[in-house]
Amino acid sequence: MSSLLELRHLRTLTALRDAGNLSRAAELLNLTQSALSHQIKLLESIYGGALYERKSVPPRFTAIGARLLELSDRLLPHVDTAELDLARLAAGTAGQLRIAVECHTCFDWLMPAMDEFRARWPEVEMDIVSGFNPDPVGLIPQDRADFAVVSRHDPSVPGVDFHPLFRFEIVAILSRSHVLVDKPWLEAADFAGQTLITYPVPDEMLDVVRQLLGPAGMTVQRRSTELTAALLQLVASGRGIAALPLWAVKSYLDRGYVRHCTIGKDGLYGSLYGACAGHLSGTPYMADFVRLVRESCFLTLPGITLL
Amino acid sequence: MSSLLELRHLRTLTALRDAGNLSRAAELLNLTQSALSHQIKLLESIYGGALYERKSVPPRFTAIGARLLELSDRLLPHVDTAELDLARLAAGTAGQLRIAVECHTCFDWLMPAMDEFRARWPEVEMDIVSGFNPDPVGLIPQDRADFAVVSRHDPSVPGVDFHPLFRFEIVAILSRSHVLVDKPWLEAADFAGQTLITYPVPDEMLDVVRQLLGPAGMTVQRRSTELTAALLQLVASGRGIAALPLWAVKSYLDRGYVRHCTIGKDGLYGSLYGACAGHLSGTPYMADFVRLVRESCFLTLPGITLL
DNA sequence: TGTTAACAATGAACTTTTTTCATATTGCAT
DNA sequence: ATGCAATATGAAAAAAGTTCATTGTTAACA
Repeated sequence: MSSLLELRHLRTLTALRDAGNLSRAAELLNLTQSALSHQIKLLESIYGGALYERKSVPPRFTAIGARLLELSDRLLPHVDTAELDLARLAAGTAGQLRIAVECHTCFDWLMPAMDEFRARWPEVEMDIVSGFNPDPVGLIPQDRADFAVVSRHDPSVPGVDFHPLFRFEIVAILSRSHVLVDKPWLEAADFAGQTLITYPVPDEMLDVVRQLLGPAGMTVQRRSTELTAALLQLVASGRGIAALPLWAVKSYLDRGYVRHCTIGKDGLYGSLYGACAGHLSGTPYMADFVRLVRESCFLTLPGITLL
Repeated sequence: MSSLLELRHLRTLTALRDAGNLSRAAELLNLTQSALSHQIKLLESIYGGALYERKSVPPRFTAIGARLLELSDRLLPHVDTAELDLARLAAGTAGQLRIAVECHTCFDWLMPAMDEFRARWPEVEMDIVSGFNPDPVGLIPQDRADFAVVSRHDPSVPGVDFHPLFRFEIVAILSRSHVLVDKPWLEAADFAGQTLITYPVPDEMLDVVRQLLGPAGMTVQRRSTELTAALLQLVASGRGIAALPLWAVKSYLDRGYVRHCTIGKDGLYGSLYGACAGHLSGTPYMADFVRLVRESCFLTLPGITLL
């Protein structure tokens, strides 16, 4: 009899707008595309008209859809702050969050999430564990870090919980005139004789080595530097090939500074996980942090898939 | 994973506050007390504490409950206006609503609902069908009224839909010194020799006659007047007995101006229904009107039960 | 001090809604 | 045309939500 409208529907609408299409919205909400499609169909039957034009990207909303979206924008921020207040009521507002990363590039997307987090949890002390850490997960049991971004999910470490973050493609980066640049994809053999330009991390942390060169029994010469920009400068000037996350180099590719090539017939993919101290894993602020990271990455980084 | 909070929960909380206890809140929402109890239990498990103190009336909310209620107060008005906008988008905003009543007392509670309605649907022309109408339902097929408040549900009239409104107790009103005033309840025989003071409506519209005196084969002398105040003045000065809805005389009873007595061992109950033209029955504005009437009556009139 | 009445809680059965799964359809671009 | 990405759809499964029947609890009252 009375209204069937629920917050769920409003969250779907805003996710649709933010993500750009239903499938991506579903990913953002941890639901299936089908679920959202059914939801929208239901709303459309209630309000007697389409909510948005399916084809257009970004989605164009109809008057009905726009009115619902306007409502969402009014409501959801209040819901969010209320839930934040309630979480703080339940568990207190203080804590610490020392963050360690395996690879510097992560700061690109970590920073915005950290800024957002700082605003939401002003009384949680946030720090970056400085220095070079080949094994950031190891810092957690030593109580030198609370959260680490790592590329492998290793459930064997006791007292550490892993939260899946996202999956992304790793591509080979070549100079514009590189001989390999027009191959449809690169295989292990193509790396023979090339210099691999990387971040300064151990061999076994590199997905190209782990997944492609290692299994093929190959070793290549390596050269490393910390900054992505420096790394690409080396590639552009023909000193070698890099293998980097697509999201880290998208802007350089778009500008035509360097070119890229798929690694392996089906592409090479890496994943990232957030490792956190078991005793913090359930706290509201840690849960909120992980959520913020996933969300901001999904909306910011091109071509990634949430895990 | 993400939030489980839905508008449903917020509506429950505000209904609880408005209605004063869970059972009444359930009535307001057309749900069972059990449903709301389960809902609240769920919220309490999510937020880790009680939402309100069960015993106290009116309910005293805890910090958690109060925060949720604060959220409700922010959100629900927006939801309401959004749904109003959407309803108008779908069906247009104009229409007419000519209201007929069987009994004048109804204006007491009709007025506030009408005021509210006027604010919500400014382009619906609202009128009161004046004059004296022994059969208000009859005006609907004649297209002289769109909505009528009546005491009987008569599904045989074609083209007219009945919306149940509420049920209430009808009590006998006696002067403070009346001989019958200390009886635990009145039976048909007690009315012998008494004058029945009523609104000027035909015998068969009076619930006392229909349900008690008629079946007992009794007829009594009657005297009638339009205004409740005048009617009670007659009772107070010993000219006879009245049989009136408890809600209509509650304030006089509380002031001790007259006294009352249950009619029949289990009390005498009347009901009211909203009759409306079939072609308007499904329109958003008519649905909204019926809802407003039920809601405002429930919150305003003492001792009634929604149907 | 029982008795009753009103309100709330509870567990199980049941209903409805929501979600997924598997697959079809659609529109667009190559 | 063919393939691809996005969306739609129907049926099955899962998850909520609601009711029913009953039990606790409290307070008022004879």
